[in-house]
Amino acid sequence: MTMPSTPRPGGRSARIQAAVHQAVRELQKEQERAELTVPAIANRADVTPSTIYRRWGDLAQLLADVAIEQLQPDQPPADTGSLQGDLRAWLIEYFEEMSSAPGRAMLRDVLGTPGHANAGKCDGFLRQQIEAINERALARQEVPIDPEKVIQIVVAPLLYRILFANDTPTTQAVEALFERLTMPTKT
Amino acid sequence: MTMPSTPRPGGRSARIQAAVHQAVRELQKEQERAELTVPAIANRADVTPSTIYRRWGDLAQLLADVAIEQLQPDQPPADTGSLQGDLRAWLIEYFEEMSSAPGRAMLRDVLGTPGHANAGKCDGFLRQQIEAINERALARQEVPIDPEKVIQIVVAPLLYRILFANDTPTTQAVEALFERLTMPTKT
DNA sequence: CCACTAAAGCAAAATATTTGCTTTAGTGGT
DNA sequence: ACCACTAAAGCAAATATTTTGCTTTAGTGG
Repeated sequence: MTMPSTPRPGGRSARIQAAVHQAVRELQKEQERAELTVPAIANRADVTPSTIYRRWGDLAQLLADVAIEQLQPDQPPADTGSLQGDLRAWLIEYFEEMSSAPGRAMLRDVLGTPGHANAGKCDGFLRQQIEAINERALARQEVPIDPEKVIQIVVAPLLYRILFANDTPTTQAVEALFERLTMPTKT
Repeated sequence: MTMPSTPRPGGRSARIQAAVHQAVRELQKEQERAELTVPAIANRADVTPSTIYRRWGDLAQLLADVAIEQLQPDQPPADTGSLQGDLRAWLIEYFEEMSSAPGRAMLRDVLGTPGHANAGKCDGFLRQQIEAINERALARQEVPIDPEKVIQIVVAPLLYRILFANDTPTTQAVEALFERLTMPTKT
C-alpha cells in the first residue's frame, strides 16, 4: 500500500534528486534568485538540464519541491514539560522561521505553484506537529487542544500578516494570539 | 505628491498597458496556463515582446500586476441596511470569488511574486472595503467594527483554508466565522 | 548472468529572453 | 503651430532557455 514517491527509491533516481535538491539549496544561498536558473542548477548538480525538465517540469515546480522538503519538520517540537509550553515554544520558533527571508521565499515557492499538493503538505506538517504535542500532552494526562483551533486562531492570522501585510510578527504578537487559545473568553 | 504609476498617464504608455492587460485577461480565459507566454501575450496585444520584458520584467510580474488590478474592488460593498448585513454579504461574496479557480489563480500570481508590493495591496483593498462598510455604519449611528478583528477572525482563517488546505469554504463556513465577530464570548 | 525498463545523457531544434540601436509619440518651451 | 527633448516602443541580432527524438546507462527481476 506504500506508493513510493520515486519508483526506484534506492537507486539512481534518488541520487539525482538529492544532487539536484542540494544544488538548489546551495545556489539559493550563494546568489540572487534571478541567476537561479535550471541550467545553472543542472550544472551544479552535474546533471543535464533535460533531466530536470523531464522530472520537475520547470523551475517553479522544482523550487516548490525543494521548499516543501525544507518545510518538512526534521524534529518533533521541543518538550518543555507542558502542552502550553510546547505549543508556545513551537509556535514562536515556527513563525520566526516563516518570517525570515528564506522562510518567505519558501512560502512563495510553495504557494506560487499551480498544483495544490504542496501547499496541502504544509498544512499537513503543521497539523502533525500539533498532534505530536497533543500526544505528549495526553501521556502527561493533560487535556489536548483542537489543532483546528490552533490553526484558525494563531497560525492563520500570523501567516496572513507575513504573506499579505509583509509584517514580521514579534514574539509578543505570537504570544498575544496564543493567549486567545487558552483564555477563550478574553478579547 | 502623487507619484503616477506610469510617467505619462494619458498617453501611449497607458494604452500599451491596457492592451497588454486585456490580452492577458483574454488569453487566461481561452487557454491553459502553459501556453500563456510572453510572446503570445505580446502578439495578442499587438506589441513587441521586448516592450513587455522591459516594462514588467517577466511573465510572473506581469501576471501579478494583472491579478492585482482584478483584485481591486470595482464597487463598494453592497448596502444591506446594517453593518452586520453589509459585512456578512461582502465576506460571502469575497470568499466565493477567492475560492473560484480564477480567484485562486490570482492569489497564486500575487503571492508567488517576489516583490511584496502586490500582496500588500490585497491587504489594503480588504481594509478599504471594511472601512467603507464602517463609514456607512457610522452614518447610520451604528458602532463600527475593528477591521483588524475582521481580518484576524474571519479573513485569515478562510484564506488559510483556500491557500493551504485547498478547501472551498461554504457560505456556512463564512457565516460561522462571522458569528465569532459579533458574539465574541461564544466558542 | 541476461533481458527488460525507467530514467539519464546528449545534441539538435524550437522558443523565449536580452540587448543595442532606431523610431515614434507625447511634452514643454517658444 | 512648430521645434527640440525625452521616455518608451519597435526591431532585429545575439543569448539563453526549454523541448524533443534518440541513445546509453543503471537498476530490477527472472
